Amino acid sequence: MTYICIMYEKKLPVDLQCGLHLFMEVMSGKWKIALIWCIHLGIKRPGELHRRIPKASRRILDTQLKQLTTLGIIDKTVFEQLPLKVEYELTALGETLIPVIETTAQWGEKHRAILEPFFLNPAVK
Amino acid sequence: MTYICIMYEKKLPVDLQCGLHLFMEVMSGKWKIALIWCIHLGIKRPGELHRRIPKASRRILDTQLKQLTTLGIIDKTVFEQLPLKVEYELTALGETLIPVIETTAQWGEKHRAILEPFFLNPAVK
DNA sequence: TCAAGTACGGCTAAATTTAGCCATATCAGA
DNA sequence: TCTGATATGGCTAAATTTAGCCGTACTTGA
Repeated sequence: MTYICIMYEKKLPVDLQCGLHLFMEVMSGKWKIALIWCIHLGIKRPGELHRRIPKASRRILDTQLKQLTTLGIIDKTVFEQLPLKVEYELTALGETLIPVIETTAQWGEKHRAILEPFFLNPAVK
Repeated sequence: MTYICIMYEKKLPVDLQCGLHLFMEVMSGKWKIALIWCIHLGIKRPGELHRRIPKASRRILDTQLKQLTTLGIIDKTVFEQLPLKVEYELTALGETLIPVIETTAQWGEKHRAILEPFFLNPAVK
């Protein structure tokens, strides 16, 4: 079966020589980290995810959830009942991401004091 | 001293609750991983970096080198001689990134077989 | 003096991602 | 029957990042 994927069809080639590029391709997307982490914490339903991440529009959360599903990081279960009920959960592959995320998060926390000022006020040093 | 930073001045706020967001902010940029890794391997001069990463334009490499410098990941040394000579090297902060990069790269390599097809041929399953 | 090397900046267009609006359908409860 | 909750899609504009062109200045060597 052939179908149009929701991933933007890139006109410029992607480089994947190094494994970190693969990681970055998976994680890049403004809300993917938050989504993965919320699902890891047990927040499974799209409505509740949206309430937990209120700054993101419903639209972009859907888009990125779909991308993560396509990549095999999360699974989507549609309960065939009315009203519709949907749940997301991490796949086995998604679970392997958790310790890696923790490693990078620890790095970020450790150096937060140095890094944060540049992002909060990038125009002035 | 106040100066205009080369970072794009964002009109939408950035979220940094979690340390992983800090890591992602530092690493995001198409060529930053390659730049950090090359510098880690001892390739120090801008011209040689460009020859090692020929697919990137000189312009964008300069831009991302400057961003990494601003963030304190690399240091730039200008030798006051003519013709000009410039060298980059990792700062202490940049060095702390190496084991983290290795962790994420290992994750990517381990799952390359599953992930790669989605990026190489995203339009068809 | 011309080409080629060093390094750097301005500027604009293209590519890519994100935001935000409007609309669908079904169900439960007031 | 009106409101609000469930979940989802089409579409376009805005925001952001990357690519690519042209130009600067200095040096060395042919």
